[in-house]
Amino acid sequence: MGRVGLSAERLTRAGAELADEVGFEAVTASALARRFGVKVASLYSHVRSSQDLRTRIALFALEEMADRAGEAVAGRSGRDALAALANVYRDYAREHPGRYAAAQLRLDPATAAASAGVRHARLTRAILRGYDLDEPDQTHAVRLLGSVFHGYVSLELGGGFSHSAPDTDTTWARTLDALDALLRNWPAPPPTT
Amino acid sequence: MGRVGLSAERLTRAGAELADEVGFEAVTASALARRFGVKVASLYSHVRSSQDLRTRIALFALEEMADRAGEAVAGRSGRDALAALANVYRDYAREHPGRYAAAQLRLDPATAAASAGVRHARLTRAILRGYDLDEPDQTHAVRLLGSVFHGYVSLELGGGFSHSAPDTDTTWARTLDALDALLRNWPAPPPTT
DNA sequence: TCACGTGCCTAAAGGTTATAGGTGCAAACC
DNA sequence: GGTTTGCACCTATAACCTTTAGGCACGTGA
Repeated sequence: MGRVGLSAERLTRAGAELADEVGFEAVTASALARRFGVKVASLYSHVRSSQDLRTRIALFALEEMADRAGEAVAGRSGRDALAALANVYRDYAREHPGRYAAAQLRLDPATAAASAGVRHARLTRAILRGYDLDEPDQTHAVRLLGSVFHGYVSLELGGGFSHSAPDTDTTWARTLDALDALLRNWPAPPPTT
Repeated sequence: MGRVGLSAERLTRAGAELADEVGFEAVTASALARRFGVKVASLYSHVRSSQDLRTRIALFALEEMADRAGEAVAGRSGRDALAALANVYRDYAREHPGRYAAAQLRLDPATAAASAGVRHARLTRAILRGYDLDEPDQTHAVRLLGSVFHGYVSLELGGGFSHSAPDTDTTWARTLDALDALLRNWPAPPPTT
């Protein structure tokens, strides 16, 4: 029984592929061991637990998305940059649904702070340089953009928009238009009368 | 060994409570049986499978949310109605995180079509009566609102906005302002030059 | 009072996570 | 070249979850 050459990295990558094929929640140590033709216990030399494995896949997906996002945003600004960033998320989710799901895994604060999640936040903030927003509106806008990107992508992926009239590509385009318009014309703080 | 009085409804309700306490993914037939002081196999007289149980909880949560949403929207219009509906989702998610997570369960198309999900869609569309939108922009707007509500709530619930400067209540208020402004001033279809 | 249905039980099989401890290959050291 | 040492993967085991099959007994209706 020669060695297969397991390692945390290989397990993580294979786990990501498996997630895309069978769904993130079906990524188990057992399934992964089967895929490598290896006994389950062998995985535990490279990965501390099933949870540890899932966390590694999540971090991997976050990195991969952040890499794409960084490339997409480079050299663009305004609506162009907005659309580029947004499309990275949407395209990634459609190409790699399992990895996208993994990226939504709840991480403990310390892990999250050390993850590529912060790059995502920075990139979203960078988009806003093309618009005229000061703090704290900038933070509000970052949160709004994050919400729309994540919300739209997960609803579309979950089939929430399917089987209805205007196709989702059109809605997506109009959503980006709407966000662009909103950012160019960000409403002043409420009257508070 | 008296009878405890199990039924699909009681199991569903108890499952919903359990979800709020330990998280939706930790709702298992075993845990539920323990909670009723009953053997696991007994549940299978009332529920077809673990998946069936989870689906029932999801449908229950969708109904409960739709009930609240219907009440909240009744008699309101414009920004008022928008905020009322949005707050139903946010408050429900904070009060009942497990049920909210359950409501995100992916349902097969037939089940989804028969679920309270369609009430949610109708209510969101009703909100738009206060704004001046024709089809297909109305559908685009419905999808955008759904995305923002779901995206914001799940990011906030997942801790995505935590530990940063402006508190999330403020961002939430400003987000609703922004959506209101956007709907009142919905951008025309793109130039397409 | 008896028969019956059904609500919950025991038993059992199969899958997943996790730990403990063993075996053999290969490189390092003398 | 032989010994040592580390590591990759293994077997064994235990606990937990899901699901099915079949049994007992309690309450209800005849």
